[in-house]
Amino acid sequence: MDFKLSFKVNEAVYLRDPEASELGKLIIKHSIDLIYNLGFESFTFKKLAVEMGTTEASVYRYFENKHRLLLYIISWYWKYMDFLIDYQLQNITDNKQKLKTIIKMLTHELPISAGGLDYNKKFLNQIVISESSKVYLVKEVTEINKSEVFKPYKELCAKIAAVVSAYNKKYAYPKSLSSTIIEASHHQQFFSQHLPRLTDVTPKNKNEFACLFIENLAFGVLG
Amino acid sequence: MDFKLSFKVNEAVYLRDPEASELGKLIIKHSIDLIYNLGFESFTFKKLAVEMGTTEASVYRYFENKHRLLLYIISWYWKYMDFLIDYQLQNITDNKQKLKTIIKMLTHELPISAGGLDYNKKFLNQIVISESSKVYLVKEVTEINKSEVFKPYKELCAKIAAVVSAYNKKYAYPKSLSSTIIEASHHQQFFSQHLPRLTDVTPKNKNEFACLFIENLAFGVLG
DNA sequence: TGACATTAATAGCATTACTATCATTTATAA
DNA sequence: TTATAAATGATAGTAATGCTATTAATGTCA
Repeated sequence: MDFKLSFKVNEAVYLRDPEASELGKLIIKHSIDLIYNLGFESFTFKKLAVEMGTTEASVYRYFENKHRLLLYIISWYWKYMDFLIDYQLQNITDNKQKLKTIIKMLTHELPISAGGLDYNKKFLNQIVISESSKVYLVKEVTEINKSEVFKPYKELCAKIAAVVSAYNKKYAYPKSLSSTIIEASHHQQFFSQHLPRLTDVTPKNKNEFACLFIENLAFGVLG
Repeated sequence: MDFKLSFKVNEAVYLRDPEASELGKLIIKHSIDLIYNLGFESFTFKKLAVEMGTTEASVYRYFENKHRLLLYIISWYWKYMDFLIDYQLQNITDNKQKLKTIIKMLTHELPISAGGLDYNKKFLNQIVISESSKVYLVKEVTEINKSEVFKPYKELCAKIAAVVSAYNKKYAYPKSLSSTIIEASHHQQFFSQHLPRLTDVTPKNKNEFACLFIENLAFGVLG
């Protein structure tokens, strides 16, 4: 992969497009580092500004609040994952293999060098695991949803659902299975890292565990 | 059921036991109402105090912060669910029927009148669906976990896992399946309410949807 | 060069998340 | 009953957070 990647995130997410300026790109880059290090609850625009050597007010020109910033990062990830899935499925015809590939991608770190992105992939991955559900688990979800900002997630879900349906035409819950696969991928990774008693992880299969479980789950249901 | 129910929540969760005083019980009751109405992010001890006609300082005497209060409510729910499962499984011998009963309980509102509890069951249920994952999806999870406050969740998970294993002795991931069933029950209820495109819900099966999907998932995997 | 738009810097304010102090009420036990 | 401790209430205060407004500086292209 040797080209410039960029994803148009829904304009409703930001006040000023962070991809369109140096400062904007720095905000995203440093946010990923800082949210990873502090956790989303302790992350503030003030701390971000100090870290970057800029001011709070500058950050507020790009994002209404930190929730929107997180939504931007997660949207970006969803779009990126969507792209990667297309890319990786290109030469695969077998639907079982397609689904396996998707599950592998959802349960492993992002490929290191993809399209000259200098976001920290490891951090981004952990943020997705620990923080992504916080973008929709809010009181205002219905209001936020009206501006279509969750579209990338829905599209990703629909894409996986299409593979699920192609693999098993009779299966009645392709979309719910897909959203469950995505969410369970995150949860099982989080649990196996921090609350292993909620899983069947062993010291030996720590890195592969989520992938193994989700594969078993998906093909158990789909036959 | 005609008796007084009360669950000992781990002492590390609170500063003063809210079950042990009138004010304490009022704090929990009003918190459930207020968290439901405002969402956890907008909920503050100040607002709670005003609502109850007491002071912020009084609330702080019971809980270190609002995260601990949420953890108390969710722990209480886990313990209650654990109790209800025992109660409901009493006369069931068939493991398939046991698992069905558990899934039904996880995907439906709590029974209305149980043991003279005057917490709003509908609100408590919605809080569990929307807010419960926020108790562990925090940077300090490892630190918090040391004081065993997640034990009720782990015990609930282990209890379900035992039924799973009894139903299918060869199944390799009983605990992960159980935590997935719990989490997916919440997610699918949330999604079918607020982001239906992530599910296969129909206007007709709105109330039964999560139950149907999870049942299909569980028995699909377990045979 | 000058008009105009973008970005930065400063300041400020209301709310949040606590902590401390002291007076008052209520339960308890000598 | 009285003393004594424990729980609550009232008031205040501090530092951090979340956000807005205003002005200053910088670039840009007609």
